[in-house]
Amino acid sequence: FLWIDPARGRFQYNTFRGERNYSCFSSSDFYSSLGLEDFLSVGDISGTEEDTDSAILYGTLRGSVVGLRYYTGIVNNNEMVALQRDPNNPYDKNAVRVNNVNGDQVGHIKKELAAALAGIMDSKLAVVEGVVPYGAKNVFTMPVQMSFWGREENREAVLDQLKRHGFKLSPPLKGNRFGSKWISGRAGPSYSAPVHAAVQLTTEQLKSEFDKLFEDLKEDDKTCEMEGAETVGTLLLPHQKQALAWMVSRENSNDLPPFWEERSDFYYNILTNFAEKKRPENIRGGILADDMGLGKTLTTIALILTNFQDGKPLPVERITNDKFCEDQFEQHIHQDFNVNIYVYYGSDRSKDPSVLSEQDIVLTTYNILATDYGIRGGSPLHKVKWLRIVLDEGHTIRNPNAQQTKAVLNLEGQRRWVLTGTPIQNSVKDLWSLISFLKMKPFTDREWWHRTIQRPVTTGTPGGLGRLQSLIRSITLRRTKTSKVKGKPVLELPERKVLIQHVTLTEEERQVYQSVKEEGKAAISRFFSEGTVLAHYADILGVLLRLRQLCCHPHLCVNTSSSFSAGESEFSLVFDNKTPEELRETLVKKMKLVLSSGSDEECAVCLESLTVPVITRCAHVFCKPCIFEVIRSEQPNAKCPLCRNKLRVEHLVECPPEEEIDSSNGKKSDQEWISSSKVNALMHALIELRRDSPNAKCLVVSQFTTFLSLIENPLKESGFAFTRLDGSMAQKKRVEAIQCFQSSQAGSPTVMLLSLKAGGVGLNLTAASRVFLMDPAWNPAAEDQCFDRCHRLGQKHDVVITKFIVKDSVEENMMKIQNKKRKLAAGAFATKKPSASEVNQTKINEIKALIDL
DNA sequence: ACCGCCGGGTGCC
DNA sequence: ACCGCCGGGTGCC
Repeated sequence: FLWIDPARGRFQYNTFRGERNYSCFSSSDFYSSLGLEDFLSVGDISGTEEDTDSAILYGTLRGSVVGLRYYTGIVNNNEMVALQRDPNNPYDKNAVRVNNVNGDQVGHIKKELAAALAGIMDSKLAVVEGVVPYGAKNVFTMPVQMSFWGREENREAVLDQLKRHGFKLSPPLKGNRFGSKWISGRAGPSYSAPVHAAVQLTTEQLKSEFDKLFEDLKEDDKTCEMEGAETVGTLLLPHQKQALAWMVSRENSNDLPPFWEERSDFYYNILTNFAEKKRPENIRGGILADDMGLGKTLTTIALILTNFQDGKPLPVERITNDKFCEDQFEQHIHQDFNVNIYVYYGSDRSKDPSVLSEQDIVLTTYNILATDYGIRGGSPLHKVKWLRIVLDEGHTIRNPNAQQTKAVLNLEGQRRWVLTGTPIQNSVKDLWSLISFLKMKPFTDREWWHRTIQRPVTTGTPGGLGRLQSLIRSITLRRTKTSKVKGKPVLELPERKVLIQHVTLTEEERQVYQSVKEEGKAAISRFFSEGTVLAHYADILGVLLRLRQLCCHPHLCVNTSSSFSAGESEFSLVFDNKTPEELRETLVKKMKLVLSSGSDEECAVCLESLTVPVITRCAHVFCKPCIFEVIRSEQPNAKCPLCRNKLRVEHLVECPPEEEIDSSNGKKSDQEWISSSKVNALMHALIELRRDSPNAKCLVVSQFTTFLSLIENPLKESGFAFTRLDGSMAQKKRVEAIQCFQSSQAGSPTVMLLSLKAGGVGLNLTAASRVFLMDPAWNPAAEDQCFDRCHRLGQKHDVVITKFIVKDSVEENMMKIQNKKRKLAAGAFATKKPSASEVNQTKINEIKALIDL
């Protein structure tokens, strides 16, 4: 089995000493430490993907497919076909191939028509789709009905190009004449004679429609229960037994995949009208989409142990663990099971596939998977045929252009599972990667997914949503925290309260804060007047970071502010009077600032954690493969996705192998300990809490690990027993810290210092019933996720969360933006992705709001 | 006839 | 392809 998890912390054995460890220190960490990650998550800005969602139908055209007798690909009447440019054809550089749904070539578009299409297709002015209305049995040529899709602003150009070759589009006909003419009566491609925007569902409608997918839990195949194998060693809850039964039945089932029918002597796909003799393989897996905290990981471990072969369990020795262990992989499997587990992670990972093949379970991360995918000689992970592949937090692969997604899609293994609490994050589009991973024919090819599911749903074509529903229903099990099993909620959680505790800075703190603020504000105003805001984005984030740090404790920004007031040098990259070596050093320095600010975030191209960070000359950090792809696809005039400055491969600077990035950030033992208003507020609350309920445990959460280190001082002074968990800790230490904190023994720690994004969503800290959030995150979801680490299955008490917010500061402004974001998120499903310029405008507005401009 | 017409050879891009 | 197109054979009625 291969188990892939995004949370490197979860099984991270190496430390970063002596090597680069991007999981601990990525530039996204930096953005996230600023709490502005969503600023940077600007969607598909790589520019490689046609914006298929805003495409409209220009019209249709009848043409012919020729040369049928030279090819083996066959089609049915009404079957969809793909038109593919064939620019290297020796006889005609305009050639356009016609392929059936399976990808087999059927023929070519007749040359006169191909001459007209070539330019349109190459310049991506329109997407051309085909359906063969009749004549499927023809020997030499057959007709093809083509639909032209593109953005409104390209319509004229397309019509013009066609006209110049003597073709004219027929208007997009509304059903009748068209339909009756070439769609025979059967359940056919009502989408290939598209009626654009018939009934456009509102966002709200779509969302509520979609939620209905999972309401019906009475389906038989999802309510049977099954006991886990003895070796599971933990009692499963009823809903977990249901999930186990469902997963086992999916792995062992021989049903046809959705949308396939058996007809006399062949198998028929009712969406594309494609048929073949070979039985399409069943999807031996699916999506387990239970809400966070319902025990997806535990259930999947139960599956691994219970359904090894022919429904028999994995032959391993019985384990001896009687404590109820929730969800965490290493807590669960590592200590308790006598199975071979290989953690494929760290620089000493074996590149020998046979080493991997010997294991029962191999654990790895998306980052490792993606990094290895590109290596010379191939990734060992991709050379093994796995029995089962599990994508934990599987929505990680939502972006089809990301290296991680590509690496995942190319893994081989029969049983394939996606675990995710949020299968649909923003839109139907997010689903494609998951569906494709499940190897569901014909959706592994994005064109068929788009034509048969995505477009019908987003344009509101009647029946489209129904299609999506039946697809999802057949491969997904989802229960929410409020779902019921046998009339009882699967999860009965105590209450959760969030309090805002305002903090006023002392006179002295205020002075420092104001001076840094004025200085930063002046610089940012200058960027506004120069129109270089986006070019100085990293610097602006730096200013905001300092302000946020000052709200916490004056010592936090000592290191980062060294060159801040030194004048131009930090804010503008003046190239003219710098040697290449000096320039390189400046960029490396910037990247290190970016890489060293603790916690974790994303590359703005792939929206995933950074694999191999590189910095551009305009000082933006991306994954190396991502930015290379941008440059390749936009050549020769590639522009930075964040600021639109020119990009050149030879200007990219990689992070040099590092001594130790973080060395200076720790405790300053030589520096005398002083407190701060926020620390005082925390200590006051902690001492009060200890007096009133001595056994209560609490989490003290910050995005700044240095801040956590500072807080250790007063905790010691006041005699608190505490422990600590942050992203830089070795795995062993982490497990120790967690177990120690979760223990109910007398004298066990009552306080845990926790970095906001430490651990994956699986992190279980239910011993705590109080949370003190020391600094706000810009993205409220990150906070919520953190709160859920104690407000989850196993929590016995009401949970009280206190957020410390400094009055009249950037923190208050962040709260306002948080609220806006919350409202947006509430109605965000399936809304159109904002354009790059909209995103930039939002960024600019938010910068203004944050620094009172 | 530097045409028309006939009928055989032939056939994607 | 039971087509179109090509190019050689042919030539009043």
